[in-house]
Amino acid sequence: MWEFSINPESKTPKYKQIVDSVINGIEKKQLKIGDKIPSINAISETYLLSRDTVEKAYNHLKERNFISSVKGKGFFIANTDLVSKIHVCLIFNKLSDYKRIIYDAILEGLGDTAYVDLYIHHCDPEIFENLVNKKLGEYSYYVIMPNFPVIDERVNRVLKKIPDHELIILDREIPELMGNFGSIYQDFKNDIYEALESKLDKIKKFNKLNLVFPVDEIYPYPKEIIDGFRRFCQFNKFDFQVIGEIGKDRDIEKGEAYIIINESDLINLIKLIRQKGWKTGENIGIISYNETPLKEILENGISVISTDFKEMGMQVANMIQTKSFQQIRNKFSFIERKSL
Amino acid sequence: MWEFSINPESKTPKYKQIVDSVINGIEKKQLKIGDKIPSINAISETYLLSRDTVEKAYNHLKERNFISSVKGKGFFIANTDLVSKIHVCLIFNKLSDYKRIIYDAILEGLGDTAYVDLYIHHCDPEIFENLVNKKLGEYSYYVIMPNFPVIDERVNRVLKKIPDHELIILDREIPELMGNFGSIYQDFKNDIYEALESKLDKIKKFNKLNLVFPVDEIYPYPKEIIDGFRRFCQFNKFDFQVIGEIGKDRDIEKGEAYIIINESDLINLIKLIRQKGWKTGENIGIISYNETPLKEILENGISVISTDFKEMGMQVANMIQTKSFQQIRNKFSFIERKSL
DNA sequence: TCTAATTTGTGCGTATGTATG
DNA sequence: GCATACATACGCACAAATTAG
Repeated sequence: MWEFSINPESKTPKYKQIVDSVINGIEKKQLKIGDKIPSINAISETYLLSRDTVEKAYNHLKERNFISSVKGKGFFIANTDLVSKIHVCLIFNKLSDYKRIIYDAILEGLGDTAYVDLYIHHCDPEIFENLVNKKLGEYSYYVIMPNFPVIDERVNRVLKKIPDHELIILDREIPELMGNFGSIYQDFKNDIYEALESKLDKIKKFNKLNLVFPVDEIYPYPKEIIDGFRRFCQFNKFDFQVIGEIGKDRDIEKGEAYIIINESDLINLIKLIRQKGWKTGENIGIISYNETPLKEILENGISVISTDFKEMGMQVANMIQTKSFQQIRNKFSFIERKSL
Repeated sequence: MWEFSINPESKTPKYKQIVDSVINGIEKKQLKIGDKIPSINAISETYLLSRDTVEKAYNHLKERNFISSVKGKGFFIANTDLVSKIHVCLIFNKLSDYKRIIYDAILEGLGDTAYVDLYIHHCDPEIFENLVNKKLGEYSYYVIMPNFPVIDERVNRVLKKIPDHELIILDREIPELMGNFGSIYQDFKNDIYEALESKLDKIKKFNKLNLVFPVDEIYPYPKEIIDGFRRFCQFNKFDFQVIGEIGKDRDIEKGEAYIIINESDLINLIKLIRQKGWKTGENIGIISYNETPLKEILENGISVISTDFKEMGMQVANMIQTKSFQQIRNKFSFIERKSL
């Protein structure tokens, strides 16, 4: 039924040949869960290999959960699912509602054909390097959202360790990192510019635009958003301002519009509007950044400029399934509602 | 400065003694990042150990990211953070907004003293068992939210593999699993009963209570919620009903109140209310399950019965830091707003 | 119940290949 | 070219656990 195939002439180490042989047997369903595989002694005798070599191979298989061992009994196939599925290593900078949407979309897109493990680097290059070093080779694909405050030499070096045909970079472009890897990126600067431009007539009803851009040293938002916002305002001759947050005692004035990145700033602004007895969409315009379900019904509808995170996740799944590693710009759109 | 200490008489394997020796050196800050450690040959000669034994030890250290190797140069300390910090293995059933709050709270509570890795078992006992088997021994603490459709013998057996003083079970009680492990649980049945009881006067304004309890075979919600709801209604002689979802063409009637688990059902109900031109809180009562920030301002405030997920995460951090593994019932409360 | 055979887990000595400086 | 040092490989030995008889 199932046999090792060891080629003594091959350049690949023998212990790896054994490992591959077993995995191959599982892939071809010649080995099933619970099956006993030959003892170390048996293999080493019949295939004229050293005991240590076979043991090394079996240890590797055990570490990767393909086989289990019982002292005095033998080695047994522990898991057949693991090999028949694609393994995806997904690395985010942090968890957020939007990350979850991406994660769920990837899972849904890949269905039962894949395992997706999620890791978080917390924008710490140290953690990131350790992570990639440790996981390199264990997965078939690495989907990574870098989003470090600074993409430095170190991060690039780590990313370059991953073969192009296994790497998909999410969210941000990394121009310094050359290669033929996959990429599903947001063009933050042009995204916001184009989205605002598309509803220029609506926005013109307001005489000043405020961008509420949170200052976060550790998990920074892309500064390109500010660039795009500035360019739009200057090109269309809008009075504008970039502010860090909307506090509870902020002075707001009629006829101004706010583009709000953060949910907490959005909540504070709506509270302020209600305090004054004003009406969202008439006295104050609101454009919220990134869609969530509740924004559809909040204040009769909050207008949103948003990346399609579900689309992003589905693109990842699609890229993996078709193995067509391209550079794709992710959808970004203006969802018009009553608030502007 | 730093030396191996190998005891040939000791029962612990020699390769483990070497591993411990290096980790010990890092812990005592005798070994710093980038330091070169003696070559395999050097160790094997001076300490009269086999080359293979030393190599085995160094391989273990490499796998665990403590050292790195450069062919032809030697082995070097790669990381000093890893040993000085607590390692926490956090296993959720799935990702959700609430899980993220717990995760963030644990991280915040532990601060820089710990690494927290997040894994997801998708309510699949197979995945769960593989995960625990693989990670067992790698972490100092295991924080697990079982939430399987059925807690069967298999899951219990896996959980029992984890020493009590390393295990914290979240969210649900597992009566079958005896032991002195930590636990921060919700008492779903009594939680909802007591929360509703506390606002009985408000609820009495409505003549029928509907519990919208989603049917999800894979990621089931705890049925105890229904029990508690039923008990409250029967005890207080309310007309009541349990429904699976609020579709877009559902008939709603004035004077009824809804307890809603899901966000999408909440959105649909609010849309229906607006279609009819009714007023939330007057014609239809709404109690939403689990707090999110936007519920404070949605429809002038949605009343919420909610677990305090942040509290749950902070309890985990606290439990780990104080090493006082108790069984704690997590806070649950009624947040009264305009919608009921 | 005792024993012998089997098998994993650990340990030792040696040898060859290959990358680095 | 040469020494150093990791990576792989071979053969042997013994302890501990399991199984069959």
